[in-house]
Amino acid sequence: MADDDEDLWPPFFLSGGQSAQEQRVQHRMQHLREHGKRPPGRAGSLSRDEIVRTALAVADAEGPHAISMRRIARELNAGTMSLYWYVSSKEELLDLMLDALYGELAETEITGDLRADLRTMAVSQRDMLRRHRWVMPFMAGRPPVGPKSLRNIERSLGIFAAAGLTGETVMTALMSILTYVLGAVGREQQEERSQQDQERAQQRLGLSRDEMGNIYWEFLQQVMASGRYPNFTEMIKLGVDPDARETMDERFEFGLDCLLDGIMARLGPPAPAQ
Amino acid sequence: MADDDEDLWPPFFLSGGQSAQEQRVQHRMQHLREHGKRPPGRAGSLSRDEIVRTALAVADAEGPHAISMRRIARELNAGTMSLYWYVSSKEELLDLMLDALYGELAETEITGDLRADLRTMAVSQRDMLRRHRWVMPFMAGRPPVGPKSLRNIERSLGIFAAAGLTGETVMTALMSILTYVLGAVGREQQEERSQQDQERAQQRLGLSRDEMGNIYWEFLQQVMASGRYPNFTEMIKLGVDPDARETMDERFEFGLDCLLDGIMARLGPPAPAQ
DNA sequence: CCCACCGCTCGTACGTCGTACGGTAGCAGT
DNA sequence: ACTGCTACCGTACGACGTACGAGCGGTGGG
Repeated sequence: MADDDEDLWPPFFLSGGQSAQEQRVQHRMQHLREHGKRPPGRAGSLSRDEIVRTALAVADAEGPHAISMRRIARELNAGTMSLYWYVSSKEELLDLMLDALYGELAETEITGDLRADLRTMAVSQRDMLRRHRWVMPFMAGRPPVGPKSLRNIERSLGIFAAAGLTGETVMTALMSILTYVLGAVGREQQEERSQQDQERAQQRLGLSRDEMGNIYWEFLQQVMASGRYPNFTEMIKLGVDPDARETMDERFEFGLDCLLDGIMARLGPPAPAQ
Repeated sequence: MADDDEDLWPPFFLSGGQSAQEQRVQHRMQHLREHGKRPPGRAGSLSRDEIVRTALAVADAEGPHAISMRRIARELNAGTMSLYWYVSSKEELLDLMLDALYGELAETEITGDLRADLRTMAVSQRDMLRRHRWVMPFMAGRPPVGPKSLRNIERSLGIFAAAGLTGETVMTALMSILTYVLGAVGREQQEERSQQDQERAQQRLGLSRDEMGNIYWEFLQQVMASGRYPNFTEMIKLGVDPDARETMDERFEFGLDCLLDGIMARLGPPAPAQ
């Protein structure tokens, strides 16, 4: 979690700009170097890093709803407004959280087998995002800027480079894969919510799991009986659940392999130069 | 916008359950059929449909922030709480809005050329989602249930059926494409936000567009100078912008074509039976 | 014709959120 | 001891979603 990257955040991209702290610290440090002295003032008991870490913990444990400044501050036994010394806004905190996620990506070895390496990259990114059931609503509409995600892009480009590939097409191909992964996680989390809805309704109506199944089955009967959805009907008859939980992995890999097929065909043969 | 589908909503999936109205109306209608009479009470000046429509209009015009019950009610010259007669919660309204979007998908003709048809399906879905810059944060974590999206799935399955294909693999392939489209729109909207951030920062700091460019360029210089990102550096030198707005369409189509390559290879040859 | 009822509208109020503002506590230097 | 800065936080404001229940204006039955 500690930033061994020297914090190469892009300028002005952080939603709220630099935090008050950031500005002072930078200015102060320079002053200290010159005079060889220690800074005055109280020693900070909080830290940006700790805030981000607990924010992630809370989010992981309680979902997106729980990500509120008050909740996080409570977890830290701190006043709500104390957080604002380290982050300039909730938006900035979210940016930091998102970037921190990229820090936990396993840095698997690059074997040089382009297709295999890309595949494991995609899989591990998906796994990472799946571990955090809250990310999607925030991910959408939040550009992946920050040192950790930059590092991640660098690594991904390295996979291509190890196979002797560079150039614009490489970037395009990489983006395609990331796009697919993003979409896949999005769909999975949709599915998760769908299940949660179902369970909540079950409790609200005080029904057993069987009764619930019956009601759902009746709905499907209606859909089929309406005659408006012949193709869908056939799928149901074949026992294909459009949202089957168990087949999620298979489906992800199916699409990924299709995508990789196309990418390899377009990148492999014509050699590095594009 | 009017539901010519006979409103086949899945049971209990609507977040808040049926609205108060829905329950009464159903009960009332039955009573009326029996006695051949008209319902008493004031005629409603609002309607679910109208609410959803204005909600969409507001969202399109002012972005996700503006989607609030108060704002929508104001637009309708109605009291905030009046909306709750037609929708049981904001969540339900969002579900309705999302489903309504699928209603505006152009129903292009199915030519029987599988690959071409899938391609236009994907493109038109992307276009639809792109027209609504606010959708992604809500789309994520919101399963696509409802008559309009069901209709859409039906149509998509029809594309495969027209080429003589059915079975589980078809569903898997279809989902892969939808997944990719979802991800692509997600990434595009990330990009959009990134630009907005930049502009806001520009105004906040009172800089000209050129100064902004310089600052960004300095940042890139730092990244390159750090030596930690050789592959990324090379990309920059090649003039490849990882977030280039103009190449968005190309990139979308590149990935889509790759995906379709793989899908066609897996579906086409071995004939319908799977 | 009036009344009771019901479909519908909405004002008020509560608890939540992000965060602006200003105050205060503790430590470093003089 | 005093000054000044860093770090912390209590209070308050304006948004939000929405529970509650009062009120309004049609309609059918008497």
